Amino acid sequence: MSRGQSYLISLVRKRIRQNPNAQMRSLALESRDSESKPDEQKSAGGGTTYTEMAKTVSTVMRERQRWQQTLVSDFPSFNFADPLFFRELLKSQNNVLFSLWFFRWLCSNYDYAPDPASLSLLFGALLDAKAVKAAKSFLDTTGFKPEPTLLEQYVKCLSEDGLVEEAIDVYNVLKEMGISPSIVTCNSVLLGCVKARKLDCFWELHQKMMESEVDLERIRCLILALCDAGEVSEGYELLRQGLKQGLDPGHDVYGKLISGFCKIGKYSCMSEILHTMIAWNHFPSIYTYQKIINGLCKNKKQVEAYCIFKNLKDRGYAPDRVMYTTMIHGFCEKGWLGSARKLWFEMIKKGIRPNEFTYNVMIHRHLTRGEFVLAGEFYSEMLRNGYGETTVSCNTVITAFCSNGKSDEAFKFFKKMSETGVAPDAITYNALVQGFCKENKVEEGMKVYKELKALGLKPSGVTYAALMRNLKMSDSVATTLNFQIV
DNA sequence: ATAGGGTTAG
Repeated sequence: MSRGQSYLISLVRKRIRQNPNAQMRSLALESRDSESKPDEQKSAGGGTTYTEMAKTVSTVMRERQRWQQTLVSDFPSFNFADPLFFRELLKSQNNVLFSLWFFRWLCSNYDYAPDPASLSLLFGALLDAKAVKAAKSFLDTTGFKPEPTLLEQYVKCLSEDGLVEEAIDVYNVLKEMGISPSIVTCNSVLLGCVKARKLDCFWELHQKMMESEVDLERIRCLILALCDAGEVSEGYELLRQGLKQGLDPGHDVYGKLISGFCKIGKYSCMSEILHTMIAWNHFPSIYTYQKIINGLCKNKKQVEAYCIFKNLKDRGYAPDRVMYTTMIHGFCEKGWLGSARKLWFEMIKKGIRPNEFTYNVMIHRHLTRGEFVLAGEFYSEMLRNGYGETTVSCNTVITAFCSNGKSDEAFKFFKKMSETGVAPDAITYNALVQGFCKENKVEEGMKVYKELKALGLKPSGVTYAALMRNLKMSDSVATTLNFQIV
């Protein structure tokens, strides 16, 4: 036995000890088991072909728990370690994990030096089966160095399986070998980085890959990554460049750019992309339109938003509850309560029931107008219709009380939350502290503030400032409480 | 083929 072989076998054995899963345990036990099985006395004589033998071994492995024992006792003279036989077995077994098991058995029981061809075949079969973890441990235990084509496939599998760091390592190994990985391989790594949100790795790799050809998949992947990184304008530039060459990245990419621009408040770009996607025969979904309408409203362009909303209805789109809520909210924010109410009744007439989101929009609006009674009517109607109180609905009421000098009522409402089992959050506590501070109720404010801290919540800058202002005004309280604030 | 998207402070 050569040095390499014995090293290999000791590696395999070490792995068995370290990683005693059920299969491995049985393998380790079997090899020490001396008891023989008397059945299946058919011997593999000289006439048996490798193909037939491979079929037999496949069956034995499938059907017998102690297949190793059976093989040894039934075919004492057969050379299982012949590379040609292993090739046959791989072909007829059609289950790479079984073949791997057989391979490991060979390694631990025979004077077996796996030939490069068998190693390649087995590794390739593992990759074809997307058995990435098994492929990885195969390389670790055998020390096998696959050829570049297989390594590229390995990179792709690792990326698709989310093992991006490993994928990049192998990619770098290829580069060190002087190989330029194919576009498909490059893109799969880039896409893996995007999906794993590892944008640093993405940019580093992309920079290095610049010299290779840019294709449609690369553009797709770059735009998605740029949007995730908040560099939406760069993504848009790339879209334009691609379109100039006739490369259309597809429906989803436009949607991603639209939400990206919506998030950073660049609404003109958002509309441009909407028109571009229509020009390229991609029909925006109701989801995309909702984003557009929401973006326009956030940009105080309610008139334009409503234009699109009305247009959609004329073209046969049926706005759903979210769409209505978005538009009603837009009108409320402008203070156009009449238009909001009109839409409210229109949606009900169409059989769409307002839900906790829709109700909260109306409740919030009435509260900020100081119309507590009207708000209360909506609130109880919401409860009657089966939408229970939520943290948001309670926060809406509490913040309204607090900013209207009714901190005691806010606090009463807050106390009721724990009775009904609605969890307060940072907004609840921050609003209460600010409400108390506004009315110079320092002690109450501090009490709630302490509870906020005790719960591990974060006081906002505004809350902190309000509290400091209050403490400065009453020096005596400050001396006793100041140290607790920070 | 389906979901996604909408509400609360400052």
